[in-house]
Amino acid sequence: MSTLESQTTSIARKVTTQAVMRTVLAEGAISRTDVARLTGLSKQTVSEIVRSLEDDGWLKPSGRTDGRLGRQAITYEINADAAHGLAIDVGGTKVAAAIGDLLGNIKAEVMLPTDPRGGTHLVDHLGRVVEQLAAEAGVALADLRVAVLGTPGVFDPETGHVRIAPNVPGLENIDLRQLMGDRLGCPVIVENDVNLAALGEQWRGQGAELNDFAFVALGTGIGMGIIANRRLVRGARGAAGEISYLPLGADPFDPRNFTVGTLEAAVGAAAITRRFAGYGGPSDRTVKDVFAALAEGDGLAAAAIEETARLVAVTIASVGAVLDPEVVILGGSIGARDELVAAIRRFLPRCTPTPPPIAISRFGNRAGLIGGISVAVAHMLDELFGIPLDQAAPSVGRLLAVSQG
Amino acid sequence: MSTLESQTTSIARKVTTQAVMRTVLAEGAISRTDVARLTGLSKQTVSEIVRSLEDDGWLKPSGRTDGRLGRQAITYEINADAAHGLAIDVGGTKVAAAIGDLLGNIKAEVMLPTDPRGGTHLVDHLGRVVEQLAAEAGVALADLRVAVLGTPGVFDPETGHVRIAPNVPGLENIDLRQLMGDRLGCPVIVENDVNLAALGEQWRGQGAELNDFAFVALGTGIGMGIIANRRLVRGARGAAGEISYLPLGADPFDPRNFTVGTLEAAVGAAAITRRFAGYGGPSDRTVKDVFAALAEGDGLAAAAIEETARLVAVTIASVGAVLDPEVVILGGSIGARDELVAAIRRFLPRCTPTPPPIAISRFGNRAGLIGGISVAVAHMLDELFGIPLDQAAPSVGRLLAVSQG
DNA sequence: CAAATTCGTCAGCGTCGTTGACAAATACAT
DNA sequence: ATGTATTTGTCAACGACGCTGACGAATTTG
Repeated sequence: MSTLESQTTSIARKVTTQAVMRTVLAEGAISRTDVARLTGLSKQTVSEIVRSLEDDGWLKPSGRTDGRLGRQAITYEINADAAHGLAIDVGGTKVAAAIGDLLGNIKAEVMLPTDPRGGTHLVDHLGRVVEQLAAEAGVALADLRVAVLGTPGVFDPETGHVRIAPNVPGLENIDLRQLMGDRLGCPVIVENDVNLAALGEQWRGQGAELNDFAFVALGTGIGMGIIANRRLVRGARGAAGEISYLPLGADPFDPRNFTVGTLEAAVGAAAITRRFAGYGGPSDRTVKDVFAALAEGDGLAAAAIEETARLVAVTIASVGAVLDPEVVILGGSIGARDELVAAIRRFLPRCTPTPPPIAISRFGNRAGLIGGISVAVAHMLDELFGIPLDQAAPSVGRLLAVSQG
Repeated sequence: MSTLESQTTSIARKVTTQAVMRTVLAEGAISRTDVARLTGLSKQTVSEIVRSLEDDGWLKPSGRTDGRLGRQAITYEINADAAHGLAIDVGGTKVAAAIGDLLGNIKAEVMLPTDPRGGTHLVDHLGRVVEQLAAEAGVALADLRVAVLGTPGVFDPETGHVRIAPNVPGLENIDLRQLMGDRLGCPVIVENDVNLAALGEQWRGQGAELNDFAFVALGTGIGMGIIANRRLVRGARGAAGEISYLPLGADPFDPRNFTVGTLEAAVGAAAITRRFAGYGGPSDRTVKDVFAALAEGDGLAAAAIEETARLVAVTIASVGAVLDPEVVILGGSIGARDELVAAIRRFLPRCTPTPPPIAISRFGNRAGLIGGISVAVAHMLDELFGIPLDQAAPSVGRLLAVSQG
């Protein structure tokens, strides 16, 4: 049985079954009577539906109620092992992969160096990694229902190609979705890595419960994932949040800034080391070195980092003016550093009357992977039960509550 | 009968009735057989539902099919007169108001000077205007189901007050929604005027069929309405699109720019006349005068306007980098001027590698009013039939098509 | 142990939507 | 003009769904 419905299920049964699933999903272990109360359905109907869902393996008994008066009830919960999904985060230096169940519990996870040859070699490598991961998680490869792939750059759904991914060689010339789909034998969703990180923070991180926030990743480059009205904003061509092209930090009318991105040239990792050297520091230092020097009280390092913080503050002010986010979450190898964040927090109120609160990514370099798992879960729930993840249970409650009056 | 359901309507009947309404809404005049085909329901069921909807006044026969083989069918369509809504656009100098029916057809419309005393005087004035408008439209005031009020500034749903509305006196200190609601006796929705303009363009203007675009209003000040994923983006505090605070055009760290908005001081109407005077032109000219001088080949006027165009181009580049809109629609008394738009179109490709297309508002100074009508229609459809306007008919088609398999 | 309470199932019933048949209406071919 | 194919619209019968009320089972409270 691949999806919820058998052949002769009526639409009414489907709607009520979805309502039951949503309720169990939202409440966790719950008795049938409580499901009936919450959905407005009768005990009888709920019992029938739960029985059928249990027969099909989507629900399972999980225990009994206690502490309440009267007879104990059997509680039911989602059978998380009924489906599994895969997430892969492909970075310039490392790939991370994880397999999660229907509730997003991670069953196995690895992080490895990226195959430097890129392109189809990368696909092969990922294929082997996933096979091993599946074995470790105790899931047959054929049982994976969806794979979510996070990559730098802009994914074009029309061609299946990734555009503008300078850090991963050979990614732009292959139909990544097609190749990975063939290799894994399941649908593949490709998404920008920073967008996935934003979704990860939305799912179980700093953005949980928020309708509107932005995730700014600061590392080799700078990028942003936008959540507005609880949904990811991709823009018309999937390039929303590509703030490396913001006209800040350099003359926007200088055509040299077209290739790198006006802002990226000013706040990226290279900019910090360049600036450090420009102020008179050694020219062979990495960003990590500069931060180490800052910790030891080096004034040049402080100046180099302050300058970046100042520009990031103006960037956040710009984003704040456009989007009015509830919070801006900082992530990435540089963006999540306390010293930088502290400096940004100092600058921000000085360049905008309404500075958005700043938070540090909860998941660090795993945010993209977590976000990938969340997308996989959302895809599975939608496929299996027709439940959009962003349509939380409360709305269902209302829908059905109306039907009683 | 205030809403769709009678007391004993089951949830199944409600769902199918909604599906029928959505189909008629999307298709216009349509026969019952075609509704059955599109929804996947049986002819019999559709006939029953249409009969009941006709009895309740929501649908009406509209003609007969022809040109097809076989017996002619009676077509049905929405009875647009079954409900009416009101839109009011309150500006600093003028107020516009319109009454529209369930399909958004405008039955009566006026534009008048804003009561300069503001505050409760404004409410009184609007009340009288609406009474006259209702009489003109042939709608009893008590039959208005919703009023949509567009105002400058940021509306706070918690308090019912409008914040930061410098152009309309006394608007910030009254509970506008409450007062208008009491006066009109129907629910009142208050929304930023530029957001409404964006919704207007989305409904039947330059943004129709687009998932992601931005509406930039340039006049006394500068503001933006954002549509992303087909939905209006308001932000956490309703201040999304308040781009007057973008750190462009002046030193963002200069605290003087906090009150006016860094950008607004550089591109607003006052900036054009100030710049014109600064370049050596007469200091008592209005924006209209400056544009007139430009038309006569005045170099000073050209320079003043070019400078604004340059800054607006950078602004649009910023917005483009953040949101990746499919198009940026320009509106407002200044923003919609051809000469300015032409200059902006020249500058834009020089400051960003991915310049979004520029369009000129289709509705001009009526955009906010049209948007208000669209919100009123959406509200009525949702209230009466549970149909969110942004959830178009296609998705319903899919839902029901599945139920057949 | 008795009373109160809650859980879970059974039987009966009404509503909803579908199916198949059939009369009515219309276009097209001859 | 006439007959045939096609489409519309309604009727009756039927099955699926969900609700109600009743009742036994299980558990807490006094």
